[in-house]
Amino acid sequence: MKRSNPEFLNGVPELLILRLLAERPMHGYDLVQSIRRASNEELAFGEGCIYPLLHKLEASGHLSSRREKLDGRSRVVYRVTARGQSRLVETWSEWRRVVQAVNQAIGGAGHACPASA
Amino acid sequence: MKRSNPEFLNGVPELLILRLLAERPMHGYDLVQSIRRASNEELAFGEGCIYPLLHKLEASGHLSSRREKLDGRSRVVYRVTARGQSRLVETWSEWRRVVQAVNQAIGGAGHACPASA
DNA sequence: ATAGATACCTCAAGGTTCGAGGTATGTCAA
DNA sequence: TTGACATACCTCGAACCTTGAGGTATCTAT
Repeated sequence: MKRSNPEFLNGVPELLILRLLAERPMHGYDLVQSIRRASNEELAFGEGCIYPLLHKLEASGHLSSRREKLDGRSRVVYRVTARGQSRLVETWSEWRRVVQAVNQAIGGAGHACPASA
Repeated sequence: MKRSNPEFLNGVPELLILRLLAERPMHGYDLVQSIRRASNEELAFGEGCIYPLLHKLEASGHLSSRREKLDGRSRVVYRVTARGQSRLVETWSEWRRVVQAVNQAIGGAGHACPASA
């Protein structure tokens, strides 16, 4: 049951976009699907989230794009800029910092574990 | 540099509140400080975030509260209800699911690691 | 009475993702 | 040629969350 502004997902699309595009340039539609595949179908972000983010990241100089023709289809392919690489480093570090801190706080609070999902 | 709606923190205050209160009942002010301590000063949420959340969780039946007098001071002490325990299980599971999925997507995308912070 | 510490409260602002609704461009079948 | 379908892209209002600012209340000590 999803809701707007879901738990724990803030900033995740941006991190994943930067990470996956650092691996290889892709167009928007492919990116949506790659995120799903890369997370074993656990994470799925709609186009309504991904495209505005791609535009935003391009406007801020973290991504660059070019319309390319591949297999008879026209696509807008995005690549990470040097600035985007720096942003990836920051974001990835922040992710790890938060995860570590939360797990520390949860684990450090005692020994009880919730039942597995 | 903090900003409203910061990265990766959505839902974290609620998870930590439930977890720490499940460990022992506390008043709001103590909770703010306990979260900071439990995370080795890595996470800090202002009262402006914690109190409205405590009120919201109490309104929804996840927490109960009682004004108590301790050491000459009056405090509102919160406890987790059975309903709140269930919510903790859900939230904790969701946290673990998201962390696992993101790490899978990030790690699975290739072998490059960002420089350590 | 005032200062300081402890304890609690409220709210506007800014930003994010969801989901809905749409457009555009190719291929293929009828 | 037209329509269906798949691929590809776009926009926007709604809902929601945390930040940070500004405040109130209650205690002790001077």
